[in-house]
Parts: sequence; C-alpha cells; structure tokens
Amino acid sequence: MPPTRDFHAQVHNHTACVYRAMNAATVLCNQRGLRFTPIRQRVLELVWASHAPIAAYDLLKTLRREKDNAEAPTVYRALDFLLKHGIVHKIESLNAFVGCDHPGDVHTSQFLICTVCGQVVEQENLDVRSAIEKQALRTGFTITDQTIEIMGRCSTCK
Amino acid sequence: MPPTRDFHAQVHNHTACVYRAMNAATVLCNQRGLRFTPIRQRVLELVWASHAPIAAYDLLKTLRREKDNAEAPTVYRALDFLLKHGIVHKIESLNAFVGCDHPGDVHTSQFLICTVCGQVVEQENLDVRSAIEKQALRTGFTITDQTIEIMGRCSTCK
DNA sequence: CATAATTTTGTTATAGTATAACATATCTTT
DNA sequence: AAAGATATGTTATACTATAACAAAATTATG
Repeated sequence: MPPTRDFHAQVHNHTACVYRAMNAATVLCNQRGLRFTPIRQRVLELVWASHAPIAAYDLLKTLRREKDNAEAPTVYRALDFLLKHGIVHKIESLNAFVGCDHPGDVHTSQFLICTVCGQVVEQENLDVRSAIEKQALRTGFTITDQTIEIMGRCSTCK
Repeated sequence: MPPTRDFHAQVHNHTACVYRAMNAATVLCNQRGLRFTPIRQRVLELVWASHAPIAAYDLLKTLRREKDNAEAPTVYRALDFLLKHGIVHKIESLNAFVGCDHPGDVHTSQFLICTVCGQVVEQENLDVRSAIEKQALRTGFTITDQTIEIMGRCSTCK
C-alpha cells in the first residue's frame, strides 16, 4: 500500500494505517540509530488514532489515562522528536499534529484539510513545488522550509 | 507605488509604507461602510511598525503605553476586524500578524518569510495558485482558504 | 429628536498552547 | 564500573486566544 494521497472513507481498515505507520517509524529509527522509546511510540500511536490532526493537550489527556504522571513536556518532547525526524507533521493553522505515512522521504508537502470531517491528506505535488521554487528564485529567496495548508471540503463532505 | 512584491532594504522610507497602508485601509472601510475606529487604526499602525510580523501581545504592550486600560480583547478584536477585511494577515507558523498592502483585492497569497531579518513579503503567484487548484481538483477537493508560508533567507540576508 | 437596535469597547476571568529549568533516571560508551 | 550522553520527571511559568457580561457609542427608525 503506497502513501495515502487521497482522503480515506469514513470507515476503513484503520488498524492497517496505524500498523503501517508504526512500522515505518520503527524502521526509520533503527536505520538512523534513534531511540524509539515507549513514550514516543505511544504518542505516535495516539497521533495515528485518526487521519485528523490532534492537539497536544488532547494527546496528553489520553496519555494520562494510562500514565498518571504524564505532563505537558512529556507529550511535547515526544512530538518534538517525531517532528524533527519527519514522523509527524504540525498543522500550523490548527496547532495540531498529524502522522506522516512516508517518513524519511524528502518533504515539500501540501496538506489538504477538510473542515467538515477534519481529515487531512498529505500530498507532494511537483508542479506546486516547482512553481514556489521558481517564484522564490525570482525574488532571490532561499527556501529552508514550507507550510502549505489548504482548507476546504473533501469529495465526501462536499 | 505598487504593492510590495519584494523585500525592502533594511533602511527605506517606511513612513511612506505606513501612510500608503493607512490610506488604503481608510478607503476600503469607506467604500464598504466599515467603522475604522481609532483603536483599529492604531492597531493597524502598530502592525505596520515594520515589515516583520508582530505578535498580538507585543502590540498590546505598545498599545498600553498610550492606553492604560488596553487588554487582550482590545487588540484581538481589532485584529479580528482587520483580518476579516483582509487589511492584515496572520502568519500561522509564527502566530503573528503583518499588514497587507493591497487590501480589498482577491487573495491567494504566498508569504516569503526571512528568518534572519524577519521581514515578510506577500506575493500572489498565479502558477502557484493554479498548481494548487489543479491538484485540489484532482482530489475532488473544494478550496475555501489557503495558508502558504515559505521560510528562508531573503537576498540581503543570504 | 428620542428611543430602540446594533455595534463597539471595557473588564474580568479563563481556556488553550508551549517552553524553561533543574532533578532524576536510563542508556551508551569506554 | 564509571563517565558521558540522552531521556524522562516535575514544577513553574510564559505565551496565545476567547468567553461572558457590562457599559458606552453609533446607527437606524418612528
């Protein structure tokens, strides 16, 4: 199964999504000698609870049910780790986090965010990318990072 | 002087930028029958203190020097008004606000943000726009809003 | 022009997002 | 086994944003 480039049906075999994501993260951490600790694993699983972005304090709320001494830094540190290695992404316009289903790849992603069902899809369109790069070049601007978040309605929710 | 599509020199006649922005906002509010109250005017001036985005509480800090009963809602309400009518923009990845120098126009802007000098330039590139629209269409997605923020270094700071 | 309706501002409180700082524990290397 | 590095625990606090209700100012209406 390739990376998700389209919205999921409301009902789908989500266990497979989580499994695939956890696996990809495990492989990536092994390859890079990173410590994929229980907390980091658990936070990633919680991020993958759905295809909708989740806020840090919502993660914390859930985490606390199974780990009573969990505090904000617990979850933010895990998120920082996952973000740093491209295992999750932050949706800036929502202050929320979503799993990446192809960590390790080069990333200049665009996020399509359905404001009805909340689902997010991560896409990597080369035309978008090159149009932005061309425009930056024209301005003499060197890109280091991009935030591209497109809000709207997915085909199901239209 | 057309809308700014390029970074400003560190030193430039910024008074002219502010003047132009205040003027454009005044015209727009008159045309639309909006109440461009003293608070809203002042907040807009403060946003235009530079071409770098400014945080709401930094605006508040300044506002308080001249208006001792200013509180968070004072500045957020003014910002909400200015945002709603496209007179300022929010940079989501910075939680900060920047003036728009061509309010009233259609907006599908991209922001180039220099992480060294802090300046932001708002651009409207049609290739970027159409590439995104095409990709959305392909996914059956209807766009309502966009956040496109490109971080990097401007030609001066490179 | 008086008063009703609407909009804006004042004010207090609180919700939501994120990090600093330092102590302790765990893991890795030597 | 000790030293060094990394991760987690813990407390406190900074930063971002909005809810809710009262008062004032503006605009619309009879």
